[in-house]
Amino acid sequence: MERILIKDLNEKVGETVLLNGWVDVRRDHGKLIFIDLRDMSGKLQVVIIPKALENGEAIKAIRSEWVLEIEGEVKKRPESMVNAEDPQGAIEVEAKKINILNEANTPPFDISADGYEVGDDVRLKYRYVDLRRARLNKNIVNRHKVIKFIRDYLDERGFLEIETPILTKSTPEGARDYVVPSRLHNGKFYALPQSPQQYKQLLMASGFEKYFQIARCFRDEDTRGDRQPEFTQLDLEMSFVKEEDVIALNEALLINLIQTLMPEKKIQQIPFLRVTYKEAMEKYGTDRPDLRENKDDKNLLAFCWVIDFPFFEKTDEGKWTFTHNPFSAPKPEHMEKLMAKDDIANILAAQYDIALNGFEIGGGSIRNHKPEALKKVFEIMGFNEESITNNFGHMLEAFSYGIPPHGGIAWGLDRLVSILQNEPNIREVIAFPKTGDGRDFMMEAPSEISSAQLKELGIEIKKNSK
RNA sequence: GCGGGCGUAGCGAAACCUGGUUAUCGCGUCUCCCUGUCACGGAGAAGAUUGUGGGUUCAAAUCCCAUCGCCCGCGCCA
Repeated sequence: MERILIKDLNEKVGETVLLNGWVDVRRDHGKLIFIDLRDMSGKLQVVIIPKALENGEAIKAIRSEWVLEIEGEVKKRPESMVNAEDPQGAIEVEAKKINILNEANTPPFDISADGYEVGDDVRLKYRYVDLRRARLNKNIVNRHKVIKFIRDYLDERGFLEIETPILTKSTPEGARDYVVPSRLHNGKFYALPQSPQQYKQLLMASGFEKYFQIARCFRDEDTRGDRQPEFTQLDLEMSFVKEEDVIALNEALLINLIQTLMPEKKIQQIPFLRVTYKEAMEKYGTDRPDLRENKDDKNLLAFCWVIDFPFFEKTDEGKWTFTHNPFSAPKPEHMEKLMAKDDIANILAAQYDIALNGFEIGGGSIRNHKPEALKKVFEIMGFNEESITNNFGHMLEAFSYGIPPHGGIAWGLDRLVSILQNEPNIREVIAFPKTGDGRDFMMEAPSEISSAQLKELGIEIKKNSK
């Protein structure tokens, strides 16, 4: 007999079926035992009369989270026993044969609740159990749906998903890199990408024109409720486009995604409001304003584009640095200022961020595709000829072989999904997140490696050097 | 690096300010009873070095010092 999922049982009344799943709850009435069986599709009440089954004694021992195979008859419940709150509450399965596939220890915490009440350290140590709770299961399922929708939507519009390397090169500026020592080249290190920024621009040079990737990114900085050491971006880049084209595509994608997958959500304003950085700071005091008219409404989504960011700002040391991305283009009307390195503080970038309910969920720009103009950016930041060549020579060279004008965006996918799921922390929408200090309690990472591994890598550990 | 909060059974909490008999409660666990429950119910039981170390005191979960751990925020995050 072939296994059937619980969600498909409503049409099987009267038939004998084979179920697989976990014991969600057990209600033992002595000669009669009820088990709520849980599988990936739902829950169902199974009625067991131990005396009537071959292995009746063993069945009495069944507890929460045991894994079972049950053969039984699907029955319509008598009127008085229908549970109106349960989607499968009008039916039940009467067990004819039960095969205990695996026993289980008592779970370390109650998985029938939301989980907010349990300490994060315990939850993360037993993440595989934690993920069984309905809330997290729903988050992970909906995350999948969001990603699938994005993939299908972009595919239909001619985008290609292209993978870019995880082992890449450390870059100056920006966040701290996670580094990986090289065995074949002792003393040298790869860096994990902070974003696929450079690769996606090089793909534009390669003529792919429309690229996207569900891309894992790594930044070795302290975490927050909306920040993890590794996180996922929707990374996207297009050739021969202007600011308006990228904004329009992304806005349409977001609206379609929400209207299709989450019809209960209300988007406060379509088209999304656009404000300049200057307006945003003056009016709201932040570049990611929360514009919701009713902040208690869990289903209200207020998107907002923030545009016209200053290109440069002064660091504490008084040097110029970029506010968002060195590869951004200035607004077309400010290109002259950049080339002349004139009035630097007032050069605006063709940069656009998108905020949702007070969180930055994405940012992008039209890129600077003229090598001589890109060079000016690095000059303003105080890079000398040599360090420009060392750090960005490959980009400048690539740009000299015919790169089209291009621009793109990157969404913080974990953040977007956590807001859509009304979750206070992006951990809740990531299957295996890290702790507040970047550790994995379950795998016990990071961990020391063997002296043999270190020797091969040519690395010596200095003890107590914090 | 800085600031704030927290640490008491498997899980969640109370008692701490104002030291005092056997550290309380809920969930879970174990044993027994129960053929219509759905967070089943009933009877009983076990389970705690009060994060760790030290100090004050006749007496410390409680006061003091140190230390470790977790969470949130700031810095940081092209």
